Amino acid sequence: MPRAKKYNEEEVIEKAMNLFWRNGYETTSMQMLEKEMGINKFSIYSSFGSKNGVFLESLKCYKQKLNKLLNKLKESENGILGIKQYFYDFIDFTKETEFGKGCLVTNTANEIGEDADEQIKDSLRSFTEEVKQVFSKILKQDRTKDASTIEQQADFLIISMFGLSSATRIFTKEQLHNYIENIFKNK
Amino acid sequence: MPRAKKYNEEEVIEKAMNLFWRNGYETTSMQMLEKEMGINKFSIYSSFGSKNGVFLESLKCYKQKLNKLLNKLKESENGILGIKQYFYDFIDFTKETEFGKGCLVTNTANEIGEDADEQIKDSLRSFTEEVKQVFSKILKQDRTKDASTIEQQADFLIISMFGLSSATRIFTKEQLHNYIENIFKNK
DNA sequence: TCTATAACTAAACGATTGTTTAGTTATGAA
DNA sequence: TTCATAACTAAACAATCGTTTAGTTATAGA
Repeated sequence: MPRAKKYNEEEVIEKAMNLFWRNGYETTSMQMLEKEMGINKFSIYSSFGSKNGVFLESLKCYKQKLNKLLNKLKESENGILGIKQYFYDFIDFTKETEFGKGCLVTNTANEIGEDADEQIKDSLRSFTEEVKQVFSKILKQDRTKDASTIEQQADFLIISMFGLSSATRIFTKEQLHNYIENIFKNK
Repeated sequence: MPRAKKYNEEEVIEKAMNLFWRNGYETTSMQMLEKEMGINKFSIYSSFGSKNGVFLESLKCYKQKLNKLLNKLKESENGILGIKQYFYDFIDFTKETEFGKGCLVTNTANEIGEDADEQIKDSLRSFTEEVKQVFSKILKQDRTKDASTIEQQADFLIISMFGLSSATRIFTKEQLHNYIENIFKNK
């Protein structure tokens, strides 16, 4: 039997994810990944196959992190106020410094063109759909709403999240908080 | 005196702008620009200095196009309903096909990292500020609102525009219209 | 202790990146 | 008609891109 890997794949992917998160897909080079992940190119390729492979795993890693916020929301019984809290949690999650990194999924959706890699596009679509399902489930706690109202409100919340993600990059926390308060006014 | 240019700088920049709009800054290469603009690399460099130069001019070109919608809004006397119409106009402007290109300014803001080119970041910031000023001016048509309310509502509308821009990429026109109706509910 | 195996290092791969340069061609003023 | 000038073509630039390969090292099982 040969020697064991010196690195942990989950650990190095988290580092890669942070790099993609800060700089986007195209700007992030294999050279930067090598440095940030702390392993040789060969190791990267033997573990993840390609730059695209590293990115797809990074997206998974990002989703896992965001799932912590989503799970908290899923367990919430505060209806729409739980979603409001999710918006606040999202700001803390994406805006550690003055320059917010936004949501990696939203960033990527905005960066790529129509003829980008299909696996990446699928990954973005499926995650957007997942979040929408969570929102829908919470909204259904209010039994007075019909299906089409739920659908519309879930879409509204998803698109508001897109806006919030972009806004973290240039707006202050106070402005972001005001935005949330406006979204959930009278709620 | 030497010979005159065979191409018109405004015309070729519009073509470049469309390429950046579809594919983003990093994905768009000089080779692609050469082909799309229909002129030699030398001509591109003698006219615009660098890829960054081409992009900065493309941003100006994009702003001019968007200004047509903004000018219509500026002349509007319908208050917030004029802004609502601007949102609808924006959808027609950015979503010609099923895959919406979004707003070039928003796309770029989401693509670039913190240490991106300062001129580009300035250009994005200034345009965002310009649009916000137009929104503020319209909102001031309602004399009952105080300054801080105006400020908050203008921020709200800008961030909603960010969301709309991202949403054009994956949502249907019907969904986008529903979003707008939700934004301007009871208005 | 020996050995098969895979993780490792480091160099190089061809292709493409943005940019520049040398040489040619066209043209408006003299 | 001549000629200085700059727009043009096309090739090459160094650097970097994502990826691969050859050679070395470490190690678990025999």
